[in-house]
Amino acid sequence: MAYWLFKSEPNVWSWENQVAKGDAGEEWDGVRNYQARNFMRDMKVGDLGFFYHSQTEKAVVGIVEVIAEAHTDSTTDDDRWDCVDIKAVKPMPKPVTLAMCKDDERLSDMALIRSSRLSVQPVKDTEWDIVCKMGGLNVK
DNA sequence: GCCAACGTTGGC
DNA sequence: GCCAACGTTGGC
Repeated sequence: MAYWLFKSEPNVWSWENQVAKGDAGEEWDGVRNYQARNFMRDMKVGDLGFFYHSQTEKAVVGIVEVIAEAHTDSTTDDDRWDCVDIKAVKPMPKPVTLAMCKDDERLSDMALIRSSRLSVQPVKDTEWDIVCKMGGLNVK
């Protein structure tokens, strides 16, 4: 199983919006970047991801799960763009901010820090565990 | 609101 | 196929 990170501007699509969709989940649409799309094509049902609020909050605020593999993005006619469906799993007891990640040397290689503009990113197992712990979640 | 980083587009 | 111009993103 792989781990990912989904970035969203909270005033466009927030964690609260995602939670409101419940187990039915929602398309992660609107991605118009090849790298991000390719990562989504690699995703499998059951993969987990961080839900990250950019701009105002700059923090990981929750955990999501992939519930449908890549399919055509319904918001465009352009067949280059695929997206997956995700659902909210649980909120972070404590949001993990970008500043906290930057302060932790073990996370210096994270895509979140290295390529801040990428909206869908892979997360390493070790990074996943560290961020979960910082957020007050017990993993494994 | 600014600006750096970076991806995309289009002319050649 | 290169590269300049341009647009967008996101941190500050």
